[in-house]
Amino acid sequence: MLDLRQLRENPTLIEEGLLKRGLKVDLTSLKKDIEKLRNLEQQRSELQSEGNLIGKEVGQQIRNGSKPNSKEILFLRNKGNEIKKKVALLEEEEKTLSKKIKSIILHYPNIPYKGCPEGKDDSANKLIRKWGHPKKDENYKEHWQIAEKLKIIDTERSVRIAKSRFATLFNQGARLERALINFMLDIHTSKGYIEVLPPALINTASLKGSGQLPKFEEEIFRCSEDNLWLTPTAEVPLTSLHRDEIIPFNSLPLKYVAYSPCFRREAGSYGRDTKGLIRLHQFNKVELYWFTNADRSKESHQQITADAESILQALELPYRVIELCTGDLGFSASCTYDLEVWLPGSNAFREISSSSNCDDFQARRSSIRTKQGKQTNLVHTLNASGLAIGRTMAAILENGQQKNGHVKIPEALVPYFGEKELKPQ
RNA sequence: GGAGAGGUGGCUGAGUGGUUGAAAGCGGCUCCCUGCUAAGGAGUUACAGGAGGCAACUCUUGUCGAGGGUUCGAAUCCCUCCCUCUCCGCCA
Repeated sequence: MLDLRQLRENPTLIEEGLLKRGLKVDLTSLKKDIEKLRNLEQQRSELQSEGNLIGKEVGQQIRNGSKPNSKEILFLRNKGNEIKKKVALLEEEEKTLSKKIKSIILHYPNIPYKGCPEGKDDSANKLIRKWGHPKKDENYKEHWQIAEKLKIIDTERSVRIAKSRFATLFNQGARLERALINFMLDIHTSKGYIEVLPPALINTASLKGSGQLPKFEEEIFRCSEDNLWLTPTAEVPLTSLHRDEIIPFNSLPLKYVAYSPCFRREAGSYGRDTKGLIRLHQFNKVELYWFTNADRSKESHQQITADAESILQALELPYRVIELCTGDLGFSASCTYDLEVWLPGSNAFREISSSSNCDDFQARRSSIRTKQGKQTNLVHTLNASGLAIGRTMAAILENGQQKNGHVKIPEALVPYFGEKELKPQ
C-alpha cells in the first residue's frame, strides 16, 4: 500500500513511479479527497473535544451535589446533544470518503526503486549474472517426455482425479519431490532460517496484507462456504505471521523458510505450458521470507537471492539472474530478481525463483512495525522462492538425462533421494 | 453439531456508567549501589490520526475483538457479527 502522507505531500513522485510501471494515473482528485478527509477529521475532533469538556463538567457538578434535573445540567445536556448530532454528520461523511480513498489506493502497486531498469515488458529486463554451463550441443528431451518413459508422472489419471493442470507422481517421482523439499529445507535452516509449516487455507485479511487482494481475486481458489482461500504462495501466510505486530528491533532480521503447497487458478494462461510440471494448479514450493529494517533491506535482498541461488548451485543446475524492469515487476515488489534455470530439453531458461524486495509496501498493508528507541517504523519484507519444487524436478530431469533414458541425480541430493539415478522400475 | 465461558497494553491479569488510556505483577529500557556474577533501589515503558514547535517536545481526537445503539458521559449497559477456550457428541 502506498503511503497516504506521501500521496498528500508529494503525489507527483508517486505518479512518476506508477508511470514507470506503465500506469498513467492522475492523483489530483485523490489528493483533494485526502485533504478533505483531513479537514473533516479536524473539525470532528474539535467538536468532540468540546463534547468531552461538557461531559466532564456534568460529572463534576453531579459529584458536587447538583441534581441531574437542575437547570444547569439540563442546559449542558442539551448542548452535548447538539454536538453529538454534528459529530454524527461529520463522521458519516468521513467514513464514505475514507472508504473511497482506501479502495483506490489498495489497487495501486508498489513503486519501483530508483535504480530499477525502465521498460515496458520483459524485453527490457536486465541480465545480472550467469552460473554454470548450459548444455546445448545435443538433442535433449523435454522433462515430461523423460518422465513419461520413467512412468513417474501420470497426467491422465490426474484429470480423472481432479482436472487438467494437476500432476500425480509415482515411485521415484514422488520420492524425488519429497527429497527435494527436505533437501532445500535442510540447507536453509542450516543457515539460520526458522522453519515454518503454515496453514494452506488462509483468510481474506492475509491476502490483502501481502497484496494478492483485492486485485488478483481471479487467480486464487476460494472456499466460499468458509470464507477462506487456498494459499497461492507461502509468502502470504508468512507475511501474516507478524501482521499487526511490533517486532522487537533486536530480533531483526527475522528469516523464515516455509514449505507449502501452492494453488493457482492460472486464469488466462490457457494453452501455455500444458504439458509437464511447469504450470500446474497445485505445486510445491519452499519459500524464503525476511522481515528486516529499512536500512538493511538492500543488502538483505542480495543475501536472500544468494540463498535461493545456493540451491541451484548445490544441484549443479545452470541458471541466470535477471533483474525485472519496471514494467515487469509484480504488484508488491519494488525490485525483483528472477532466477532462471536452464532447461536443455526446451532449449531455454525458465523462471524457477522470484526474489523480491517489497520494502514497506506489505508492511504498511499488514501493519508490521519495529521499534527503535522511541521511533516506530515499518519493517521491510523480502521473499524468494528457494525453490519451486516442480520446476526443480523438471530441471533435474532435463539436465541429468542420459542417453539410455536414465536420469542422473545431483550428488548433493543422493543422500536425500537414496539412489544415484532415476531409471525404469 | 449440542451446552457453556470469554475476548483489556509486549505478556499475565484487575476493572460493571463520570479525571480509567486503564490497578497490580512479569518483562523491557534508563539511572544508582555492589570487586565480576547474583541480588537490591529509583524512574520510565501503548498505537494511530491531526495541529503547533516543524529537532529531543506540547496540545488534541480516536482506539479495551469488529460494527452499530442507549447516554451530557461507556472497557463497563443493549443489539449484530467475528474469533478463542471448556465440556459433550463425531472424527483423522
